[in-house]
Amino acid sequence: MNIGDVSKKAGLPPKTIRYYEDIGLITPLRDPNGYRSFRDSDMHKLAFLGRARTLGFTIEDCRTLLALWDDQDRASADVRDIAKQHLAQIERKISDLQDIRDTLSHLVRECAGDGRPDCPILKSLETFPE
Amino acid sequence: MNIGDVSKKAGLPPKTIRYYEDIGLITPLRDPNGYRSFRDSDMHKLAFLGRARTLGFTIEDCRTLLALWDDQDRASADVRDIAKQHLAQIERKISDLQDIRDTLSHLVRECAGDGRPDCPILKSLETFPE
DNA sequence: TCTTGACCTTCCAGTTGCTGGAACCCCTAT
DNA sequence: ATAGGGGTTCCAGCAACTGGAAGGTCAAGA
Repeated sequence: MNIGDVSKKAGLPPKTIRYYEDIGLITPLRDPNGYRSFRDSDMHKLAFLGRARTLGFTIEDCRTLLALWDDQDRASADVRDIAKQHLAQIERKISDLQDIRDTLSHLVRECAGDGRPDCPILKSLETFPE
Repeated sequence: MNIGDVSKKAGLPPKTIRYYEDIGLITPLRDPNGYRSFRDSDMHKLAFLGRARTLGFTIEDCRTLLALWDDQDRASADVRDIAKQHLAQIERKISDLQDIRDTLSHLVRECAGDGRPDCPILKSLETFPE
């Protein structure tokens, strides 16, 4: 399979796939003409990567997960640890964003949003909290 | 005021403040020795920037907001629009993260997390959803 | 057979918002 | 005189790609 087909199947842009090769996440074969030739196992890895990335794992997480995936003797606890750490990060991010949303929606509600120059949003941005 | 004092007051690292000057968000004066000399208005802008950035506005948003801030004739609707757009983005991000969290916490719950190699997390990462 | 167009290749640069480090100047106190 | 704690510039790098240029390859149609 050429990169175009793989790209469609995996839902990743060709550029991204080449980048993943650059940083050593996959190592597709090469045809005599220089084109990359993807095996099923490469396709598998790319699907794995695509999914892990949409779940927000970093590339380094992915590298570790791929290694564990390849390792028949891995302990599921290793994978679970990575996933749990990642989960904790996500929880933190969500609550940060919720705080921001609350502040901001409060400001938007307070703002008349008309032609008058008086704007509570800008006013509140002038000062740091606490 | 020198950069160190401003840094403390605004809660921004000196590097960040220099960077903000580089990209034209502020234009402090210079002392004869070459040191930056910050006026109250610079300090104000930096506080504004710090607050807007903690609220997750992009630098380009900040640039626009600063311009509106400087403009006595601005319409509060302009500011409100930016804030509302930003709010919508945040809402989207939150719900994306919540989806991810749900998927991931489901996976973590399913995973035995012991020494056995069988791991539902890796298994589920193999395939794309839908 | 030639050409067109869609592929593919590499490499270099840019994105966002800083951050680290090197090499150097300045000012005050001892 | 020197030690320290400021300050300055510039260059490089982070994550995870993305865009573009310049060129090689291949299958199909006139």
